[in-house]
Amino acid sequence: MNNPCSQHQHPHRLVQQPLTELTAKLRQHSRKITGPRQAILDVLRRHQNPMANREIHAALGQECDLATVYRNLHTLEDMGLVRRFDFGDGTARFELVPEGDDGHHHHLICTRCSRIVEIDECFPVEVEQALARRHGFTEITHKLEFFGVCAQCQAKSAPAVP
Amino acid sequence: MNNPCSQHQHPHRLVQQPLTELTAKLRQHSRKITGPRQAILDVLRRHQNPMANREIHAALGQECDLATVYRNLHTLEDMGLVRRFDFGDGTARFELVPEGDDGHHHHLICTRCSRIVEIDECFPVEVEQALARRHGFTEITHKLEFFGVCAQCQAKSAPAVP
DNA sequence: GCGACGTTTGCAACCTGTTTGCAAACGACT
DNA sequence: AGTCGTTTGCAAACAGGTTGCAAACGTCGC
Repeated sequence: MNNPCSQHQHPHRLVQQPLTELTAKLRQHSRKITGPRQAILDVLRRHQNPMANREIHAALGQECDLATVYRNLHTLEDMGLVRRFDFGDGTARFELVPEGDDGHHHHLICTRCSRIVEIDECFPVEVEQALARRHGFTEITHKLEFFGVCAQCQAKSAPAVP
Repeated sequence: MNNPCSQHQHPHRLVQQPLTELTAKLRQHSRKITGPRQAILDVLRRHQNPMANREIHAALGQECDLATVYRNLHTLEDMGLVRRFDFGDGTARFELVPEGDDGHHHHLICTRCSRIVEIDECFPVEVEQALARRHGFTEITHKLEFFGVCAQCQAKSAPAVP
């Protein structure tokens, strides 16, 4: 692969810091540490908000194929290094799972400009479990996202008061 | 259009019961009462659970084109006669909005067999509004769906105890 | 009833996000 | 260095959904 890391960056990247948890998890699944893999994680590390496959691919430059991005996000998701979000626009988005964190959280998304805010509020566990019990379900989880119009967008559309 | 209603069913369908609210709303939007339109609403009326475009089209037989189903579900959604749901599998599903009802509710979906249960629990309004205020958002809404394994599917996968 | 006019339909082509088959390239281990 | 399973790029395939267009239809005024 045409991995720019070995050309433009520290040549010993393979034995650098991210190795700690990454290699461990990769080994666990008999997966390999590859250029694209690291590059994708780097991109996610540098971004605050969930990113789409296309965005990650773009941020990577021509470093690897879009199909590779898709495939890697699947494997990283399976390994629990990355979390998938679905904002209902038909595009999956991914976030890095912070080390040793269950990291469960939700988002508030502006329906005008797509600004994304991370939210700590969550659906009450007791209610969720009662609900599961009542319907005989187990292994219960939920998806929860909030939508609205952010302050900026409200300002933009507010009529000028003379 | 090849509308089987006029062949196989009551020929006076156009002046039947659903007209009440339907015609009113359609007129409001200067929309017409067409065969496919009614047929789609009939199908939804007969089904308890949210249906995908494809399913509705299939239930309709060759009564109308799939593109027509898509277009009509959009218009019906715009008019508030139908509500769209997104269970994260990349397929939109639709439910009839009960007459004169805000009908806001959520679902519990079995991740094995896709069984769907309608749920009344909802995210606490006060918390939602506090959240909106804190982040300067207005017009706040949410999407919330629960996933789990239903009783039947648990039974199937449970090891037989001798 | 009948015609005019805007709406809706079927059809086929298209778009976008995502997946897949395959041969070549690569990473880890001996 | 050699081996073997994993990963990659590429191009083609999918799937859900959308769209342009001409023909068919529903509504409304006469």
